[in-house]
Formats: sequence, C-alpha cells, structure tokens
Amino acid sequence: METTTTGFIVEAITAAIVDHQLTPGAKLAEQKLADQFGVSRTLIRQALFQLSRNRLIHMEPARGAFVAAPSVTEARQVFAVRRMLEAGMVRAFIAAANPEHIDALRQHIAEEQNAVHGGTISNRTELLGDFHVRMAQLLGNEVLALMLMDLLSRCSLITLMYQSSDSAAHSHEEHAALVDALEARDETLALRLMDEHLQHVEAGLTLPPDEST
Amino acid sequence: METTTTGFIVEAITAAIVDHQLTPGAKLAEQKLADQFGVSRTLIRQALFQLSRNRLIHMEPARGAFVAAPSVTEARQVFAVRRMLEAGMVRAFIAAANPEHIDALRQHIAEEQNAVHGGTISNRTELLGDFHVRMAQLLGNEVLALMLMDLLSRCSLITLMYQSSDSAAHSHEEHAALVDALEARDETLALRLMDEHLQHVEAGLTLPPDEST
DNA sequence: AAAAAGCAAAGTGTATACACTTTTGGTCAT
DNA sequence: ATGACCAAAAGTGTATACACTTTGCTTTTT
Repeated sequence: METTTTGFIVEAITAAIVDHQLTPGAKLAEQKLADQFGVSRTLIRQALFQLSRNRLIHMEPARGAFVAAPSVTEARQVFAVRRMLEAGMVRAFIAAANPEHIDALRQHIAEEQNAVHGGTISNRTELLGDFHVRMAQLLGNEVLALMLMDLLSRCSLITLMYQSSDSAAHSHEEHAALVDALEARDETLALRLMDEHLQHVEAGLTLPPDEST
Repeated sequence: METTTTGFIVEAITAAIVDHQLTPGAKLAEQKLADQFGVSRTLIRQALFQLSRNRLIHMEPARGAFVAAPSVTEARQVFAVRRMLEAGMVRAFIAAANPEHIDALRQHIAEEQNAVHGGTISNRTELLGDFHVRMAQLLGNEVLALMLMDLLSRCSLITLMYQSSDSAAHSHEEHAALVDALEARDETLALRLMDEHLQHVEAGLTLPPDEST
C-alpha cells in the first residue's frame, strides 16, 4: 500500500525483521538487496537510512548496515517506555471508551484466539502486538498508534534475542481480562492488569540485571 | 558531532526547522539544498528520507519535500502522548531519584532563568524543552530521552503554527515548582504539576476544538 | 477576455560510474 | 606453525547522467 518505491522497500525489510526472517546482527549488503528487489543500490541506501532512524538497523560508517541487536539496557528501556505509554493509554481509553470500542477489542481478541490455536507463530505475535496498537487507534490517536508500532517492532527484535519462554496463550488471556476491566471502567484494575501484562512479557525474557554498553 | 555526512545534513536541517528558520509548508528543493551544503543531491535525498520518517518533513511523490505542517488533530495527539509519557516519567523519577538528580535539575533551571531574562527566544525555548529531556536522561532512559526529543521537535513546529501566547517565564516557574515536588517525593502533587504544565503549554496555542484531516 | 492547449524550464526518480575503505586470502619472514 | 604484510576482491560513499513528471508561461481558441 505504499506509493513510493523506497517506502515499499522499507516496509519489506521491516516486515522481514519483525517476522524474524532477518536476525539481529545480520549484515544487510546493499548490492545483494538491490539484486533481490531488482533496483539499484541508490534506493536500497535510502531505505536503509530510513530504517536506521527507527533503530531497527544500525549503520557503521564504511562497514555497512546490520540488523539492530538491542542491548539488555535498551530492552529494559523500551519496555519501561511502553509501560509509561500504555498506562496513559488505559486511562485515556477508560475516559473515552464507548461500547463499540469494547466490541472492537473483543473482536480482535477473537482473532487472537484463533491464531493462538491454529495460526503460525509469527501471525500469533503480530496479532498480540496489534492489540495494543488497536487500542490507540480506537482512541483516535494515530500518533500514539504509530509510536507503539515502532516500539513493538523493536520488541520483536528484543524477543528474538532474549526470549526464554513464549507464553502467547497467557498474553491472550491477559488481554481478555484487561478488556473486561476496561468495560467495567475499573481504572485501578485496568492499570494493574496492563502493568502486570507488560511485566509478564518482559519477564518471559532472559534479561540479566544490568549491563551498561 | 555526527560522523557521517548524511547525518550531519539531517541534524542541520532539523536544527533549522526547530529554530524556525524553516517554516511549515516551506519547500525543500533538493538542488538548492545540495548547493548550500556543497554536496550532491544524493546525500540531500538520503537526509530528506530520514527526516520524513520523523514526521518533521513531508514528501509528496514527484512534487518534493516540504516542512511538515501538523494539523490541529495531530497537534493534540502529540500533546496527549507527551502527557502520557511524562506522567510515567514523573512516577519513575520519584521512585529512582536521589539528591544529585534534583541538583542537576536545579542547575538546569538556573540556566533557564538566565535565558528567560537575557537569552534569545530560540535559546529560551530550547532550554525549556531540554528540561524534559534532561529528566529522562537523569532517569538513565536514553530511549525515552530520544523519544521526547522527537516529540519536542514536533512541538516546535506546532508552536510556530498555532502559538497565541508565549509564556516562557510561566513554563520556567512551573518547572521549578515541579522540581520542588519531586524533591519532596510528593507523587500526587508532582503528577498534577506536570499535567497542568503541559496543559498550559497546550493552552497557549490556538487549537480549535476539532478538525479531522 | 477567459479558458484550454501546448511547450520550455525546473525538479524529482533511478541507475550507473568511480573513488576510497574494509575485508580476504595468501605470501614471506620469524 | 604463527604472525605481519601486501595485493586483489568486495563493499561503501558520493557525484553525475538521464528519463520522466510537474510547473508556469505562452499561445491559441472560443
């Protein structure tokens, strides 16, 4: 759905990273990508520079572009930011929500249900992430939604690097419980559930206490 | 402090936008910029694509790049996101802060004081924005700090488009009051002050109730 | 005189060429 | 064998060329 060629390439590479087809540290050689996409290096470079701005890839001068490999520190920070943002989102959602919003979330949760049972693993994680973006969109805050999408992309890299246990079913249940609390307009409970949910996701990773680089 | 040429150009254009040397809607002609920077269009294009990812500029296919002109809707959303993030930041700050952190903020506030009296207008707004980034850095969350910097850049565009009253002195006082509350570890008060502060900044704009485009 | 059509100038989109840097693999000295 | 050194290969950094689109002015038509 992109109009420009460069934009198309950006999306394609992003998708490949999020889908774990490209793993952290992998080299993104320009000519190779150019051949794959059937374009010149010029367009590939434009795309790579854009991606580097998102922290999805990392460029070293004269050495090339590599899929980003977030440090433990960065991983913790990304999750901390998500907790801040999503706590605010829960508050705003409860203040603004109407029955249709709840319906929309329930419908999304039904899709999750299917994916948790039958779907592929990448379809599953995609839907679980989209739940949070969906909330932002229902709120009507596109800026927030895009920001969360960026953070979720980074989370997908973090997951690939540090995941110790995949608890998709667990996340799905927590989403459902959260929607119940949202419907009941129980802010305290909803906030606690969202926070715990994000803590559980983070706890599913193997993040040693500290690092610094 | 940038190593790559493209990165240097990105920073230069960003600074020009934030400093209001380039105003919303202004056309960014590639050859013109190339001549100014003494490089070829190739590098300018790479920089422009990066900037478009930040929403600081907007590219129309075959028509060129323009300094972004955020809609009223987008302006409100940016401020809503800031309120979410910064509320979370206040909580985290109170949980983690030690006397040195408070000192650092007080020192920053002293700089603000000077700028509010003697400095140029752009120096003033820069320092007032940096207060928020500084909090994130003191927290040790670089991801948050970078995110806030992006949001503040966008706020600078929004300000230029919609500002009705410039209350730099007022913002400065609110920062000082906030630091007092942080020092006292009074979370409720600090949260209220931060929220009111951001509301005041937003209220200083002329944002009609709604739009939709 | 106003609107439509057409044409030249300017500007964007993409590919390619070439300089320069890093990597690689092998040779030679130790 | 091991390590330093050097040349070829591969890869990145930048400029330029050219096709194609938009823009704005001129000319034509009504």
